[in-house]
Amino acid sequence: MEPKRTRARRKSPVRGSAAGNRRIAILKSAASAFRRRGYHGASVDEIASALAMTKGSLYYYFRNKEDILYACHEYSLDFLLHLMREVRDEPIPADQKLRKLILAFVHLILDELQATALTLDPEALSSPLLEKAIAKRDEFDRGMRAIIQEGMDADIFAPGDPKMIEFAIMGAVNLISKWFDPAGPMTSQQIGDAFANYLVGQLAARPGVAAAMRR
Amino acid sequence: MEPKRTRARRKSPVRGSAAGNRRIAILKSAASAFRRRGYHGASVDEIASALAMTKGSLYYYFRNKEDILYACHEYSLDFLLHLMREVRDEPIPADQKLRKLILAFVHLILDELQATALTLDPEALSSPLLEKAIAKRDEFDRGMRAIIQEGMDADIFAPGDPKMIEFAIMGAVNLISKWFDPAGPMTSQQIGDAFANYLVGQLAARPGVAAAMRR
DNA sequence: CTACAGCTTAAACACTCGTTCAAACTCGTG
DNA sequence: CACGAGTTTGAACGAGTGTTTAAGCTGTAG
Repeated sequence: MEPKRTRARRKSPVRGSAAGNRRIAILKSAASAFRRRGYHGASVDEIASALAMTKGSLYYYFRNKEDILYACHEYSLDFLLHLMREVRDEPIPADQKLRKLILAFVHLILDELQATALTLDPEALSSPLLEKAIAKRDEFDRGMRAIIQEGMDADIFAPGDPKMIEFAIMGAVNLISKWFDPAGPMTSQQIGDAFANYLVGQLAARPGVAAAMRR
Repeated sequence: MEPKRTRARRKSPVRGSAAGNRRIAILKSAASAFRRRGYHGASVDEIASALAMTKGSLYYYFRNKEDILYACHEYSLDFLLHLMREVRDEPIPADQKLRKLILAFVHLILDELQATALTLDPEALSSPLLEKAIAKRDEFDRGMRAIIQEGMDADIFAPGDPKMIEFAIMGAVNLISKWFDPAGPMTSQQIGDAFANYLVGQLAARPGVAAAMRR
């Protein structure tokens, strides 16, 4: 009795792009709610209502609330990792690599999923998912530090502790989502530029190098 | 009947320093829990248990959970505002003012209350308290921007948007609490120095000024 | 039209957690 | 010792919310 649990439990409905879009729409609504109220503060009902659905429907697309949170992280981390792998080996100086990554990060936060690896309470994830998310974030962290180190070795960045500098950059960018107001005077492009200018442009404090010829 | 509600509802027990300490101890425990799990994710029971109390006791010191959160914000914001007022008019160059404030901020986050204005979900506060917290944070923000502007006017900082730079600095420092590990290799002092060096030292990008003669 | 897969719904359940409160405890003072 | 203010407790409650489920809807293929 009982027909063997339908084998694969029902594959997540990513078949037609329609269903995929629905999943993405849920992710965006969830990310927005998580950002505003925090993971525990945002209710599943809230996420669904913003899409004119009932909360029950969400369970057709995701196993549970935690699964939604993980999907948010995976979405943005995969985006960043993809870019990181691309940029890392390009034949351009380290400051330009850093700049590209920061711009993309700001864009991701403001225009795409309003999600970040740090802001969206990853600590709410439990064991198997948490490790996966941390592993991805670690890979990104390592890439960032390698680029910073590369810039220091090439003498286009002032010496310092790459780990601390990376934390500072990630912190600055991650928290943009906390104060950004889409109705405000600045576009995401302008914010990205301003942050990149400050965070990497000024890293080149060595006299006569790079910093001068921007824009 | 009913004796007029004891006049002032029972003043918060700050009388003896013992009671005051208890309040502070609760704040520290709460700040730690809020930082780890978020405001909604941390339970009142959790905050009490860390102090070997029962959750009922907390209601002798605070009206409710939100009141505890507000006290956390007030504590750290008052600390920062006090320092800001002191530093603002000192006869030292802007970069040293900025440096002082950043160092104190890092110290506050790592050694004192593990609380910050941005990280500890201020949005969980409701109307009357939220406005008070925002007003204090705004005053601090304005002070920071004034100092940055001052440095630009004096030509010891490269030109830029003070608002964006201030957001970047606050974001970088605020998020320290998310990754800091007391058992890690760096002391809070070293972290503060590294952040100050990067965040303000690098602001001075004009050739031949300031940047050279640090340390 | 009929059948059926895909999708949505409403209601119900189980559980956690913030808050209240009357009773109990502690300890310095008279 | 007895009193009482200050402090703590444990139990109880009620509201909110994540999750399940069986039934219902919709549109497309036969």
